[in-house]
Amino acid sequence: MERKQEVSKAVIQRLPRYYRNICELKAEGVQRISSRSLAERMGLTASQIRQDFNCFGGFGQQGYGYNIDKLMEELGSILGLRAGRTAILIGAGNLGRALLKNFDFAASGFKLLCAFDSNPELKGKEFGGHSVRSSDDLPSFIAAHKPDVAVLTIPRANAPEIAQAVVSQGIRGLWNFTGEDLHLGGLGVPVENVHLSDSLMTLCHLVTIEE
Amino acid sequence: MERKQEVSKAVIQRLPRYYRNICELKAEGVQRISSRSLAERMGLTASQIRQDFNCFGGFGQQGYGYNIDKLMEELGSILGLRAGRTAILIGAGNLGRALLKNFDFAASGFKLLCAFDSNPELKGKEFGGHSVRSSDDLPSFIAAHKPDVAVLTIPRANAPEIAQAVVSQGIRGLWNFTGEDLHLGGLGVPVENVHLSDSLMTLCHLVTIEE
DNA sequence: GAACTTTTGTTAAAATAATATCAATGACAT
DNA sequence: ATGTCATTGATATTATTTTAACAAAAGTTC
Repeated sequence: MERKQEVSKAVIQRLPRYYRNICELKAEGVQRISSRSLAERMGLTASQIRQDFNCFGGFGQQGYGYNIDKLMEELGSILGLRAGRTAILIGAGNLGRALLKNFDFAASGFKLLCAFDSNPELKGKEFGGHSVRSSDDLPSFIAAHKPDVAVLTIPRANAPEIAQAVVSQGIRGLWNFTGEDLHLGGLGVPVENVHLSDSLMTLCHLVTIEE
Repeated sequence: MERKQEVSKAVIQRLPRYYRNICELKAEGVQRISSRSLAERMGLTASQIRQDFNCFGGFGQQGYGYNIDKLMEELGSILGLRAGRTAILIGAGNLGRALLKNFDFAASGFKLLCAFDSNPELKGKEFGGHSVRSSDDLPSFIAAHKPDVAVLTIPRANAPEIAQAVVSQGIRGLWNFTGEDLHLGGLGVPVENVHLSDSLMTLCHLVTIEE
């Protein structure tokens, strides 16, 4: 739990978007880009981009700009995408299965090992190439394979208890879809609480004030 | 497109979370709450909560706090949840169907009218009580029913074109799951770009720096 | 290779956001 | 009624974030 420099949360939340855009540029065959062009493309200011990148040490070149390959490598490394992290999914209901079938975990730096569910009927089934195991096996699996993070797609009521349990067993991060805001930052366990409804309510508000 | 007061984006993005917590408190039978208790519950400062609420005119009472019912009513009204907005979903693939089957649109202020897909095999099918229509009927449906927003769960490559099309036909907001960042704010059409992967990448980073 | 252009990294300034403070107000108990 | 306590709304302060400015470094052209 060492922290070299305290980078602001605002910057960190922009990193994935930078990474996405750089990946796209690479796919388009672009080899270098200036902060100005990238700013234009992304709807930001060039100044902000340069300052953001410099939080992690300058990887641009004066008079030239940023090399796409290098930038992608650096951003990927900062995000930890190359670290070979592993994940498990807990709760193979509708939402869990939708993620298993559709979501590209690898693109976000994770190998999804398998899923767990308490419903015995799901045991042994596969979704998107990921098998479902019994929740009973969860503690021993975590002990044996030491997955980094758990994806929580269980019912909301169970969220605090199960979160607590898996963290005590060694899980080091939570991607939480339960609707319950979990806060285990005090334990040094980051949580990303996903609330799709927040985004839609925000849209509702924005549509309303545009009228 | 009238804007009475310019409320900062930071405040607006906190509103859904406030609303969620107030709903929970109501469900718990709580009738009033002080900014201090709410701050404690949500992990914010009391000062911030009071200032946020006061952006929309004070609806608290000195020495008493905030009445839960009134607060819920006010926040709901600010978010526009009572306006009876309508939505359509475009693209009934895996992700689209997962939303149709699982997502509670009403809780975010929308009535989902129906879904559209270009695949003729899906025509007439129902998911989560919502029927799928042919994409051919999209323009006439929009003209007839004037839905407020479109949920885009189409393939990424089609996103810009279809977004442009439905907006020109009268759609006033987009909930965009395509992975393509859309920016139609210049036209006064708000867009919420949903990128689940961003959230997971952020988690990857946070887990990495905790090491 | 010298002049000129581009573009970064850095520092400074401006704008925005969060927090602390406190008088004023109303609830509550006696 | 009256005094005490709690709590807001508003203002002031502090912190953070964003933007602007510019010298220094590297590319480019002739």
